[in-house]
Amino acid sequence: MRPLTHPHVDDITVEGIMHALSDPVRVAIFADIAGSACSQNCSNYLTVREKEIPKSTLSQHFKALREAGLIRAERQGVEMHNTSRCGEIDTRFPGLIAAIVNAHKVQSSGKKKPAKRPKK
Amino acid sequence: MRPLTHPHVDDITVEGIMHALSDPVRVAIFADIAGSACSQNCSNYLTVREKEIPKSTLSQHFKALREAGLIRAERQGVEMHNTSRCGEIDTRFPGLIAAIVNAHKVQSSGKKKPAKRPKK
DNA sequence: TCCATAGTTCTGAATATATGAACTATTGAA
DNA sequence: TTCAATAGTTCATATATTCAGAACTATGGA
Repeated sequence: MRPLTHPHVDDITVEGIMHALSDPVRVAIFADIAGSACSQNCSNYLTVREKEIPKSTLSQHFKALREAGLIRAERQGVEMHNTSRCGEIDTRFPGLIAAIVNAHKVQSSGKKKPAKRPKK
Repeated sequence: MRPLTHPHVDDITVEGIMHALSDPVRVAIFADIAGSACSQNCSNYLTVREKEIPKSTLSQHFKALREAGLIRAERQGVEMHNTSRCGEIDTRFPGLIAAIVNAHKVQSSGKKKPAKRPKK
């Protein structure tokens, strides 16, 4: 098992970030890790595992987020500890992550379809 | 040739936008169409065609941008007229497009490696 | 009507993604 | 130590997406 790779902040690309966040599952994972206001929260697989995603697939998703430079993973005992790299990314691409996470929130909060137009 | 499809603004998704803009060519096309400050500029294939991308591939890229809701295409005589849908998208996801286009600018302007730090 | 231009659609090859099965690393007991 | 449990990675391969050449379509002249 080779050690986890994390790109240097200067090697993080917009395309890489976009690609990593173009998958609903990864956006959900990342939004969860990044938390509100993009603070450095930690997370584990629990929230997403409930959605019946195979662990090999999840592992790949985490790898994608890691290699895009969006999260940092460190082994803590038997499990993984993931933190967002929002701070670093923000120095290079100011406001980008915040805008994406916010847009994701807007979208998921608007999901419940408005029961037949609430008639003014 | 079926008529071009454009999603309703309410059907535009963050994932769709992310995916469409996860490709360097499409980001370039879109940045070109959206122009500075995300104004409603038009564009044609010229700028990108120079980069020797086959027209079938370009057509697919434009289709991807269209179906993600990022641009609107209208036939004008023999050629296509593309405009950005920034305004519409901004009502749903405020600041998102601006942040992405800006990040793209930051990245492309930072490509020329800074000649050994300009010393203060 | 015929041609040129600008783009779309079709099709097969190349590439990427998803997932079950097998493997690795760490911890904690026996 | 050795063994088992937990958490995750890697491998192999089935499936899906993307790329690009060839053929096709729509429009506007000559």
